[in-house]
Amino acid sequence: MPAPEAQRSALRALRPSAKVLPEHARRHNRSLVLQNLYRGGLQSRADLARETGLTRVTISDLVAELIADGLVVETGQRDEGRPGKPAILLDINREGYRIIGVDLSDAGVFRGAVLDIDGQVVTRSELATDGAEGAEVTAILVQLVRDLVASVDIPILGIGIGSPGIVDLAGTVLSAPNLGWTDVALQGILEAATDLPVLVANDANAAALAEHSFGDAMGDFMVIRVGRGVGAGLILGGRPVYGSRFAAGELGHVVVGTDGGDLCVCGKHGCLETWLSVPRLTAGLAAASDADARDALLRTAGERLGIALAPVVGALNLDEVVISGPVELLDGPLTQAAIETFRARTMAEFHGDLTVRMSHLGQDIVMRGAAAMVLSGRLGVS
Amino acid sequence: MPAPEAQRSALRALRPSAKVLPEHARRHNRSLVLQNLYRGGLQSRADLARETGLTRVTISDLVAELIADGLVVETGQRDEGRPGKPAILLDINREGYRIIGVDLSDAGVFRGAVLDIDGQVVTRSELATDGAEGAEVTAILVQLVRDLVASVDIPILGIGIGSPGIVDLAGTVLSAPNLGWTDVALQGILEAATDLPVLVANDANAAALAEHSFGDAMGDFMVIRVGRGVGAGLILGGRPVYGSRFAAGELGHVVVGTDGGDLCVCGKHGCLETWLSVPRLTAGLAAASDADARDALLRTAGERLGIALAPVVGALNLDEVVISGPVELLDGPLTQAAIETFRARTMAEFHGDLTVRMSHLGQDIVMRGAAAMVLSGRLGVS
DNA sequence: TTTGTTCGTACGCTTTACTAACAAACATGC
DNA sequence: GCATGTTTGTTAGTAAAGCGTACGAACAAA
Repeated sequence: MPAPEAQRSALRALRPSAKVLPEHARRHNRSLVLQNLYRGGLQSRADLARETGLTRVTISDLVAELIADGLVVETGQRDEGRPGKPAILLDINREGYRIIGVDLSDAGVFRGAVLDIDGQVVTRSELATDGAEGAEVTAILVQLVRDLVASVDIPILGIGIGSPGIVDLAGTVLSAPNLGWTDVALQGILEAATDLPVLVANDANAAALAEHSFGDAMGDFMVIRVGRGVGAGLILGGRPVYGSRFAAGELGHVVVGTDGGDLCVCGKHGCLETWLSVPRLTAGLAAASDADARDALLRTAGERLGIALAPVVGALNLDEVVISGPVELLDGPLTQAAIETFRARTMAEFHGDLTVRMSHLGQDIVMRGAAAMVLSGRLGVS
Repeated sequence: MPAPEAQRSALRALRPSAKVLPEHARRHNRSLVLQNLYRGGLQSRADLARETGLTRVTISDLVAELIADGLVVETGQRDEGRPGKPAILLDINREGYRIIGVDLSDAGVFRGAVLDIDGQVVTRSELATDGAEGAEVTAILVQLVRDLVASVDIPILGIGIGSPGIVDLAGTVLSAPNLGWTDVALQGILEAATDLPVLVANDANAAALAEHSFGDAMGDFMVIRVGRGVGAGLILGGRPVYGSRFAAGELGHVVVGTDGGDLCVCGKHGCLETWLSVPRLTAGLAAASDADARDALLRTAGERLGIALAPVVGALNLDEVVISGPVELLDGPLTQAAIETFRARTMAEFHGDLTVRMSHLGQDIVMRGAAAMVLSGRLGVS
């Protein structure tokens, strides 16, 4: 484990804004064109020029470059009854590339998929981990990724991994207790194994990116993931928040409320996880005597989530809170109680239009977030 | 008041990253040079080239431009016993410009100052508001700013205003109940009155910028301002956080704990302000029977602050929490209790090196933050 | 057929930062 | 004292990026 001092200096090195060369501007504008095509679908060069503010000449130049790289294709003429020369429609080469996305956050299984440029799952693949840890489980991941890569016969844009635990910006898992990982340089390992670009992030951060890219969330929001533990991914102003030690969103072991609570594995009482984790909820529901008791249990969990969220939403003035996890547990009384509690504890004036809801992305949220990481990292598309 | 829909679209317009031209890169590099000179003090062109990674040629060109603009001056040769041609030392023209900073957050008085480029107060000026509201109090501010501008006989870089309430990015105070302001376009009003660049921000945000620029805080941190109310300014990754409705940091009316609490002016029970605002604390201390009771009161307030902060610090993985306000109330038992409470309620593993402390900037924090806004907005220096 | 419109491209220009080369000014070693 | 090496800052020329202008191509409408 690197000394804290080393981590700090690594962070410092990140801060001082570096020089900007014309070629960086070029890369930015290139991504801008891709972003517009990605979002807007079929557009002509002239459309792109109007949209981006760049001239038609510059757009033509950029598009030529993108076509040469195989990222953009011409898809025929627009057949409208408009005067003037008909436009040549462009689109991202959506069937020309694939993305590999992997979700390591499930208990006992690594779930991977081949996705298309739009983030839709093409094929899936799983590999059981059987409680393996450390190097052993790393080998299982390498195997899963190798199999996925081998199953695709068109170019792969990159590989995205959503891992539990703390992940730094260089793609090293600093700590993931459930997998027995400490300072595992996943990015380097997988790039060496596949010779493809690899991006690694925390699973909750990946989920937040998925909501941003493929879901309905936008602006400033937060995704709460409820599973074995509780974690959050934050996006502010369209950018992910990582935190000073890459541990942003680690909410599971924050104590909630001022009235005690169950003992947590971490030694404290009343951590958010003691109320809200899937194992605790399912155990509680199984022990409950009747429907009313089950309802009360879920409502209590939702209230605790609301209590924990209130200061965060207040401090950040969030637009939206999205909850991700088992629908049968979270949707219904739990989410409803969270909304009510939350509204009762914050200033409605500042967030009258705050929405709290379940994610629509279901089980694939982390894999699709991993794909979004690749799109963002490789194409500048988000 | 603009419709919520208008606000939303204003935000959206901000999001889509715009085109980047070479001239923008130039401006960035120009700021980079200024930033280095501002921080590092006396440096030669060759030093700047080594530091920024730009060539000596480019640096010479940029420096020539900055000297022509009067922002940089040559301050003589370096007299070291080194071989080679002696270096010509450069520095920001620290005595060539002044900044006006104004703090509107005090009760009953607007406090302004002329500051130098280093954020040191040169002269001060105050104007009582005598409980005035709306247009009347706006006129008082214009008067104060005009007087300050008239009192300076060297060029003024700009005017910074730290205002209570909600302030948008265009310098309009959307809402400031204490001053009776709703949608007051301060930036426009003051620019028209003085013909100088004006920057307006929330007082807590300004305080956070002051800590970033002139204090010891860096990286990801939060400044809690305790005064008539309670507010926070957040800086993540070196950038201020504004929130989706520019209301980030409005923590005063978040309910803390799960055990009731006093009735707040907002109608809820147990808001952070009911425990922590200066009026409440002084009233409580006056009513306390002995030293132990006073100590307990302050400790309770600190505990509540810790309870409210725990989820925020956990979610954002902050480096540092800085408290700003009356030292005699906040320093001591209150801060100590906040630290202890906070540590007891969060995961030490992720923030073993979190520091919670009083600000060293004292009463001038908002005015100096306002100056920092000008430095950042006009020179790109932060 | 003529006119007007829209699209995409060719050409030349400006801005920006780079590389290469050089003169100035100093310390050091003989 | 004088050649040598070092460091600094500048000059000259080059490559990249985007702009403005102008132009041909392709279409609709009169």
